[in-house]
Amino acid sequence: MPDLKPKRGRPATIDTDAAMQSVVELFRSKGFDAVSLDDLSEATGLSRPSLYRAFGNKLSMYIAAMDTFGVQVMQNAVPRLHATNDLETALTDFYTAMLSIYYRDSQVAPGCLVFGTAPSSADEVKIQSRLKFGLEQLDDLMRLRILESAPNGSASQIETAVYLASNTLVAFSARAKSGATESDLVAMGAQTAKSIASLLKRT
Amino acid sequence: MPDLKPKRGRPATIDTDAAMQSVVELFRSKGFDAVSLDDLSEATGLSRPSLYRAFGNKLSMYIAAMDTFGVQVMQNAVPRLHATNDLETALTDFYTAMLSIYYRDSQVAPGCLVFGTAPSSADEVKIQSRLKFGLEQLDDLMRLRILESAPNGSASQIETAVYLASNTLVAFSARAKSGATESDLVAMGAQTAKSIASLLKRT
DNA sequence: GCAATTTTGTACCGTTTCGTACATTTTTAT
DNA sequence: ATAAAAATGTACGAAACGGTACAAAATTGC
Repeated sequence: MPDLKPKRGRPATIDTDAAMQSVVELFRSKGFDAVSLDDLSEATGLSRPSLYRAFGNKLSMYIAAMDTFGVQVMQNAVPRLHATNDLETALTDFYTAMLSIYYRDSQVAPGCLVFGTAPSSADEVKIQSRLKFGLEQLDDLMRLRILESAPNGSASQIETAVYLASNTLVAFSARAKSGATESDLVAMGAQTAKSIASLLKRT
Repeated sequence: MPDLKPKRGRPATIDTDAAMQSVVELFRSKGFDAVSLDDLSEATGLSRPSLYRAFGNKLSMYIAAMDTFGVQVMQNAVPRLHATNDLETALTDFYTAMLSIYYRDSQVAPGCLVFGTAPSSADEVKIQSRLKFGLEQLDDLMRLRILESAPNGSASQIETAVYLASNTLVAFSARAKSGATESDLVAMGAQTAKSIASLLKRT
């Protein structure tokens, strides 16, 4: 909703959405602590005071970046979970989509902002709670999708499958940063998906 | 091998092993970038120049800490993998031992130095290569143990089980930092172990 | 045109950072 | 004793850090 009321004063020339995208990219490739305000200023093209006016201090910029990253995951990868009835295919496609976010067409993966960089800065309570939220959300998404394909599974069976599916994605963020190739992890995701699906078939 | 040749000069009064342990604790709870040399100095009780003489600069301290942490894992947790013939029990005990390292009797988990903090500092090539080494080593250990219990499994079946087992541990480092309780993750490890074992039984 | 209003970057502040030069202390060798 | 050798901490420097005051710029209302 831009320019509802054409106010007085100097018009804004800053593209906050584009700036936030640069913030996300910087934070997820270097983590919270290794990024300086000067780095952010250079990456966004905004002066430091402009960054403050747009996003607040460094911590709130990182928090906002986590939210933005989460929205992108919700838009680009999560729909793959429900694009097909076949659980194996759905999980495989979801992993593949997540990995294309983690790698972003780059040889050197910027990785996952939430699972890759938040753990080492989780001393900060706000960061920890977002990390916790991200994990809970992932578990919920997996549980929802798995229940869809295995409504008659036992509770413990379902829960085990949920953990296997979630933990695989979380581990991908570390593996991507370690230098593994995208295709290696895509293959790993496909094998895992197959294994989880077969685990649920035999009740 | 201490004091092979009683040299000249002032004798050393510094306990480098105890100091390195403090370095490990600091780095794994705050990550590489958020720890300052003053923090390390205060935690170890050594002056900054003493730290330099003993361990080199901040990066080499972190690298050395990764190695020390790896040795501790090898000594305290890995033996559990081969303490029993039953794969499910072995994996469960291994996860439990790893989690007792990750939590170190503390309510707020210091976590895993390698899988928890290295990913966000993996821009540094030395850190990335150690992270890669840690993951390869974990996969190798899992492969070795699983082959022990399922020598006749198909290659792809074995490999899938290896990935499930490794990725679960890697994800634990993020979950521990998110505030999950140790007992929650111990239960999760036991369920995963059971699932992996049953997956291999049905060839 | 002129005042009010909003956006923006320059310039600055105090603190913290990593790293080191150097003097001091404590030992051995003669 | 005295010199050589090794270990250690004080004190310093240059740079980078997060954050902000404030003046300049660009618009609208009158």
